[in-house]
Amino acid sequence: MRVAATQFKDYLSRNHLKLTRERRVILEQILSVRGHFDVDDLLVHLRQAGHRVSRATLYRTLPRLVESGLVHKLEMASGQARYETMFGRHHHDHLVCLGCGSIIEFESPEVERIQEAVCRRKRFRMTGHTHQIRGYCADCEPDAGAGGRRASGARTRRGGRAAGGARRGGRAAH
Amino acid sequence: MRVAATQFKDYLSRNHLKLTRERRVILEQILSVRGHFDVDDLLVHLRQAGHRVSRATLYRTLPRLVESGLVHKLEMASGQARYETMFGRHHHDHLVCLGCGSIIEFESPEVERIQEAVCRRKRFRMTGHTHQIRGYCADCEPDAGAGGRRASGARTRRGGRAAGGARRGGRAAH
DNA sequence: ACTAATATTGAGACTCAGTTGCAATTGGAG
DNA sequence: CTCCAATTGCAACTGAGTCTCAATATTAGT
Repeated sequence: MRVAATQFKDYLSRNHLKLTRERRVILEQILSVRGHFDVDDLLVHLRQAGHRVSRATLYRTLPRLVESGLVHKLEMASGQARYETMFGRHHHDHLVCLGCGSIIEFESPEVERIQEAVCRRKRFRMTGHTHQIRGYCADCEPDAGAGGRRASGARTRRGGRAAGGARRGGRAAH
Repeated sequence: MRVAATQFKDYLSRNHLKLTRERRVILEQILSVRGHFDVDDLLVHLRQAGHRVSRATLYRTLPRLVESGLVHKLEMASGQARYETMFGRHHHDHLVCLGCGSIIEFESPEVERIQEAVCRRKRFRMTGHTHQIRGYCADCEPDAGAGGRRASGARTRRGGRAAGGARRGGRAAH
């Protein structure tokens, strides 16, 4: 993990940015997370670990981490972004379950090749791409005859952040 | 275009929905549009054609059109949705220019095949997918030595809807 | 270590696209 | 023609994300 820290530090100094306590803490937290997470997950984990980092800082730091190459941002169809660590891993795309919200990864060098060919043909310089397959995972398949119990960890855009929410706290009157 | 209208009507009655004047007008407008559009484009066109349809109705109708199979929704990375008519066309994916916002289409049966294979392997039932390549089109290529004039029709999330906007703007009279 | 210059932070106001509650209206099946 | 479920417009509301600003912290240079 030391290497990742170094990579981030290098990125920062290359860009005349500072390595603050907040950034250090966020990086640390991210490296310790397995799988995909969104801003609120991260915030909750930070709080649980006893760190106070504002939402604004988190939103400002994530793009830095993305630029440094340590983290990848997934633009979900719902509009809510999710992130994943890219440290020590290589590119892949995602199957997103509409039932339980889980994300399954897949790799296809073949698709990558095709993409490049398409770009060449269209004289387009690719800087990034999104390739998501939406549907239902084996556990959530609604139609299936089996015992399709679903939505174990389901969290929809609305329902999600239930009680005790870290968010806003209620935009009470003003 | 008559066929499209029929397709929509069938969809509606199949679902106990009504063919209102608003829905008729929206459908008509959409069928007359070439290329990709967002909700505000559509609203502006409707207004120009002398039709008064509320934003809420537009937002409520588009999903119906998508479900009926006449329109396809593009979930843009920016978070702002765009739409395109699917009537008489078949599936394709997109190259999105970050410079001028233009959208170039591409087809790849090969990618489709790979997707299906992936889903089979992961025991995943696909209901839809998003495959977007982001980057710069030939006209916008920033680095290119040529005369890379850019952003002819650029419209970012923030800047976009300049003067005279139809939006919220004057939540004045109606 | 000290300092000046610059980047960063937290809070909360704000944006923007999209959604929703509600009372008034309107298709369309019978 | 009648009745009722579906629909509409409006305005208030959501939720994710951005921005402003005063206070604070990091770092390059000495």
